[in-house]
Amino acid sequence: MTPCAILFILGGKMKNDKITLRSEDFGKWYTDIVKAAKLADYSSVKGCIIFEPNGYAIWEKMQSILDNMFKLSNHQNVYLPVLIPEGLLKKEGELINGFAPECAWISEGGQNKLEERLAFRPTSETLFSDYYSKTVKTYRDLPKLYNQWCNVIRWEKETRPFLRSREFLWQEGHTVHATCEEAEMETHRMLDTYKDFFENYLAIPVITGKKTEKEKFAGAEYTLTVEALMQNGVSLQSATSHYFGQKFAKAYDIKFINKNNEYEYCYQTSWGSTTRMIGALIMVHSDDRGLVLPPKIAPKQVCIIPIKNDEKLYSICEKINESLHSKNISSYIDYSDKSAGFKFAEAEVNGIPLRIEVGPRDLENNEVTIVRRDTLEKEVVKLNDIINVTTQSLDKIQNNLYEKALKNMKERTYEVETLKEVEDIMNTKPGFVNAYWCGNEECELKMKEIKGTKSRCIIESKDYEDKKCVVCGKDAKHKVVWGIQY
RNA sequence: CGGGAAGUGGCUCAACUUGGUAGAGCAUUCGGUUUGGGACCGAGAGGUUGCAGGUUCAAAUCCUGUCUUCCCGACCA
Repeated sequence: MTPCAILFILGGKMKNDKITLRSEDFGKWYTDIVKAAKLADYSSVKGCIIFEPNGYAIWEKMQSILDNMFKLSNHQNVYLPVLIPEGLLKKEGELINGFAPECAWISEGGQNKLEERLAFRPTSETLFSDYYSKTVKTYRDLPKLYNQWCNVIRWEKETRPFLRSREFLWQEGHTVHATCEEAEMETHRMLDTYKDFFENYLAIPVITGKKTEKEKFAGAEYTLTVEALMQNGVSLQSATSHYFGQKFAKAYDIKFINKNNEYEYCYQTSWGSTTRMIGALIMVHSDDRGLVLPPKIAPKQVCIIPIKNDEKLYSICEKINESLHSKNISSYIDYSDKSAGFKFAEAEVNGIPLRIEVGPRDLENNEVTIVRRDTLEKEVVKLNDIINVTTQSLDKIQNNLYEKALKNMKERTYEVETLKEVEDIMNTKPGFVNAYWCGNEECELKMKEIKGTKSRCIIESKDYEDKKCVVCGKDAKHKVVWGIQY
């Protein structure tokens, strides 16, 4: 790198909202990005954040894409209440055991103490099950494929914007089926939907697999998970899909008459993804200058910047803006009377994938300058070519971000045979560690003793036949991915 | 919930050790000159120091409690 380039980069750093370098303090860098890109702000209640316009717009974009995917697979949206009576919540023992420590309770209404406490939903399996028990009568009523977009509350001890807040926004799908085969298919189908969304829209490569008994959702037969790797090598559980079998059906008495005219408990699933995905987006793609967004998820894909406040430049900008809109590219013009440099920097901090600089110098030759956010590469483009170059560049950015993230994940994925190797990796350059496991919880706990290490998922693999557990050396039963828990 | 750090105009910080009634830069507002990598000049507005209590003639400063944030663990999306 030339001295000039170094000066250029230092010069581009935020003057006021200084962003900590990733290499210095990854956690601080993360919250700096959240603030600098105006995604969220803290509120007066611990762990409850204010979703600012830039952050909420990303969530809206995620919602619209996912919602469309769900509807294409015949799901319907519903909305159930935010409050759950204590008795209803406690009907299924495992679920309440799992969620009791983080439930928020309402014990008063107006001036009066309530006879029965109400929980603010931490998740809605119980409400859906109660509803299904009333509405499902015959196999002809099945399946029911419902989803709801809502908020939930979990009284977390340690909180972090988007990654772990006490209130968060999510989508929870709850389906009920006549056969276990169909329900299991649904569980896998939704996992694949999430994987598709992460890889093709968020540009985040993921691994998928089954959670261990210890890590599965309270009350599930099994939990499938989408796990992503952040730039610093920690892993983030990013979406989950659960198979319940008949557990909730039995606890909440959801019976239907099957084709043989017999009563049968039905089979259920649930699956969810949350505003945590915004956190994943930040930690996977962003850099020391601020947010970096994949074009397919960026609420605004192109920022058009007039270099001077000048009517002539404005009218060119407007023409460009209109032609981009006509091609379904979301763009906007920065009309503020800030200096050009300020506008460039702001577009960068906010993660706008592409910016088009429109200044008098370029216009003499009927040109504009187009700059990519991911690589900061500048390209001088003829006015006639703007649409083509923009379309192509957006594609390139989307692909480049995915490839970069995939490279990081590959570089940080290890095959190991001993516990010592795991420890060395986690302490030096953490990532996904593939290791064989006998299936005993003691060995899982032993592995967990290594600084922050936790099993991510069991990956489908049949090659463990002659392999040994990395912890105890006994015959392996599973291949498991381990990682550092965020 | 354990261990550590910090809360002072919107932001970053100073004043705290040695109590004497809050100051700077940036942002903001107005006027003007500017605009190709976070512009400049001039004028103005904005805080009683997270909150509560205590000590004192007097508290940003000392003491106690509490809340919030950040980092490291445990727990969890």
